[in-house]
Amino acid sequence: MPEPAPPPDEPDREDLRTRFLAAAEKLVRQHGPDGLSLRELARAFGSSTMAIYTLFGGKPGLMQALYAVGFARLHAYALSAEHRDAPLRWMVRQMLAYRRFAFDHTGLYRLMFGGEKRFIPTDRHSRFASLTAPVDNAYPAFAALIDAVGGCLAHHRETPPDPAEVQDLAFLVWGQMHGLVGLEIAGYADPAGALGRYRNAIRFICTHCGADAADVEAELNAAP
Amino acid sequence: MPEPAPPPDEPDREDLRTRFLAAAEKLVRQHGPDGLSLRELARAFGSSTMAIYTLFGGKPGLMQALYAVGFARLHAYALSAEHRDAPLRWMVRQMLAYRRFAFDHTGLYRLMFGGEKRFIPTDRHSRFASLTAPVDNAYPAFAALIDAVGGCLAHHRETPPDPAEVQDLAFLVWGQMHGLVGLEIAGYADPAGALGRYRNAIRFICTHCGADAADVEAELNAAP
DNA sequence: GCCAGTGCTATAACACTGTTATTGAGTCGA
DNA sequence: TCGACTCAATAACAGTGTTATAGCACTGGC
Repeated sequence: MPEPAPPPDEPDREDLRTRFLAAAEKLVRQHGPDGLSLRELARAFGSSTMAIYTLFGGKPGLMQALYAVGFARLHAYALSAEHRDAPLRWMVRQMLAYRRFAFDHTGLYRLMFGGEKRFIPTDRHSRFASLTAPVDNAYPAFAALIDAVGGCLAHHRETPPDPAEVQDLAFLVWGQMHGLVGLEIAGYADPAGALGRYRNAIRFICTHCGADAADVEAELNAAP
Repeated sequence: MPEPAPPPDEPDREDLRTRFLAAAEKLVRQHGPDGLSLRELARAFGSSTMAIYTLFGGKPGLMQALYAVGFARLHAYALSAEHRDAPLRWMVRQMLAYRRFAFDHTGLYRLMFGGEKRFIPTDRHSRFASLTAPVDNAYPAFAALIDAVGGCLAHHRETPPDPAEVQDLAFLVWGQMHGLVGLEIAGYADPAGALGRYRNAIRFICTHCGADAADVEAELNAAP
């Protein structure tokens, strides 16, 4: 088969994808993940809906692409908190960054964690025990969390921690962060005290990892 | 104005509402909270969509009613775990019941905590500090959590705990439960180890409340 | 220069959705 | 019995995702 098709990944085509995704992200930010309309997106972009079909294959494809954009954003937040030389600082700032991401990009956050399974890519293959594939290659944001938790745990112990224990604890930390943030986004938390309770959770978890309470307090006060 | 309207809350009318809600709950269970269609509901019920409009005022009204049904269900789960004479058992079983509810009624759970604000009734008036009104009168499920956490905390201390501290801790517990369950529902958790990690979180939190680790283990083993 | 071939987009149509105006059947009280 | 009223069924409207059709632009070979 001579494959007469021209290269489908020309640079302008990829550029079109990113520009469509940027416009879609803005609409998701405005109207929520369920309020995104292909027709409105095409209208805002000045084209027809067919362009979305050729670029993404349909609305699920667009949503999956937005999903990947969201995790890339979350990964950037995690990277901005990286302090491999100061594990406690690393962990505190990463937990704070997680909450910041959720409220900077609430639409994406709800899309990523709303539980609409059809948006999650299905080709998963993970070498982690407690976390499924989004951690592995596609979305390295959660690997950063594992590294931070593992570093914090190793720093306050004599023997290196068991990787399985690190993964389970990291998942617990993730669950605590996601739970508080999710309840707040859903409207169940008093907005006034929400940040304070989140900082309480950071104190709670970091001391459980072996950190000194005064050190955690200092890191919380020093965090931007 | 003589108000010639007949009493709008006849018993058969209320019965119709509950039967509609049961059918809607079944559809939400099958197709998720976003997959509920008024036309499909009316078809399954053997009537027209107009009945839904006269009974609930529209789709948001139907969703709000389903929302209330969900919290009533959650409250029933919490009540089934009540052990006011054994606070640790109470807390352990309530946390387990929360997870059980989420997976027995995943559709309702996603509706309740998916973050679609228009489904949450807006007339809130709460006397709680950290939790907004769903706790107060409309949805007593979270008051049960506060009672359990407060009872567990009081049982392992000499001085009665500060109500504000109890509320904040209960919100932390809620956040931990919701986070783990939410991540699992969204598909991020390895299903095999999910229950084990949830039980780990119960150990984690109960010992933080002052309970003995061996007692927590015994309660976990004794729980149904 | 022309011509097939190919990829992409706009247009129009289809099957849905929630919502509403209209109409007709039924019921209750005077 | 008759008017008033409630309520549900029908049909229509605006919106959605998706698909078939057709036309445009652009390439490669002659």
